[in-house]
Amino acid sequence: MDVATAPDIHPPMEFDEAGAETRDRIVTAEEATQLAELFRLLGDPTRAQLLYALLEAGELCVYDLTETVEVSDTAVSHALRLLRTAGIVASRRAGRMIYYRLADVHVRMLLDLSREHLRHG
Amino acid sequence: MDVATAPDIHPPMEFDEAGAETRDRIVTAEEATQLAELFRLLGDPTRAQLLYALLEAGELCVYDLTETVEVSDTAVSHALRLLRTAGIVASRRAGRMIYYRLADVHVRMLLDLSREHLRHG
DNA sequence: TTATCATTTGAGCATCTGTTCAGGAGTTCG
DNA sequence: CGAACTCCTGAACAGATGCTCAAATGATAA
Repeated sequence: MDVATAPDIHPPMEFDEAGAETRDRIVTAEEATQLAELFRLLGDPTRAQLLYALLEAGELCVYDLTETVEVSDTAVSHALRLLRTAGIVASRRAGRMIYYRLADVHVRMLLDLSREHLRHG
Repeated sequence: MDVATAPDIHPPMEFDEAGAETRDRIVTAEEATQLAELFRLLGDPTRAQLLYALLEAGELCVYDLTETVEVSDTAVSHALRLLRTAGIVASRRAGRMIYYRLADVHVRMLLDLSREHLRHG
């Protein structure tokens, strides 16, 4: 089998001392909504292409990114703003160009793992 | 139609010994679209709550799942159908009840990693 | 059989989303 | 200065999305 042993839990909504590890696994409705927001941002073809281009290249300016997708530069800019506001990508200015990169290692792992799911799942 | 405009990004197409790993990292536009479809399905508060409930409990019937969210049982059923069709969850019938579970270990890892991103990212 | 339970399906609809268009802001250089 | 370049913002609109309602299916029990 695999890593995750099936935890058949039908727990009451109480927290005893022994439930530390279990409690860490519980995701509240609010957390789930925040997680959905993260997934929603990854869940668009344009944005996904931009993110995987960044995963591959490390850092790209907007012009480079517009060449990876088939929408206008304006659409790319809108997409990048959403990703930047959500903390999924980060940017730095260099002259008139602005370079984008994936914000943190979690995002990189997420994209990487998802690609594995697609290819070997 | 044939929208396969090339992934002709910066690096030249040289594949030496170490190039195999590099090649595996390249995600085509079509793959990115498939990945976006996966993320899109996770990117809804109702569906995310259902999935994290399944991650926690292992297996739940529809009635149990309706109690984890604040929408009608009909909405839950619609949500589950999307997830089932996409291969994100699997189901088995037991009497008149139908039990749902996460389809594979990749999905579990994806949900787990995302939760870590939210809490420690 | 009929009744009831558990879940699904289809339709209708208000809301949300991603796009393009038009214009604006910031930067470099002649 | 002004022109060229890179990127961003706001508005408007077609299309997608997720919800509820009404009805239907499949399974158990009386």
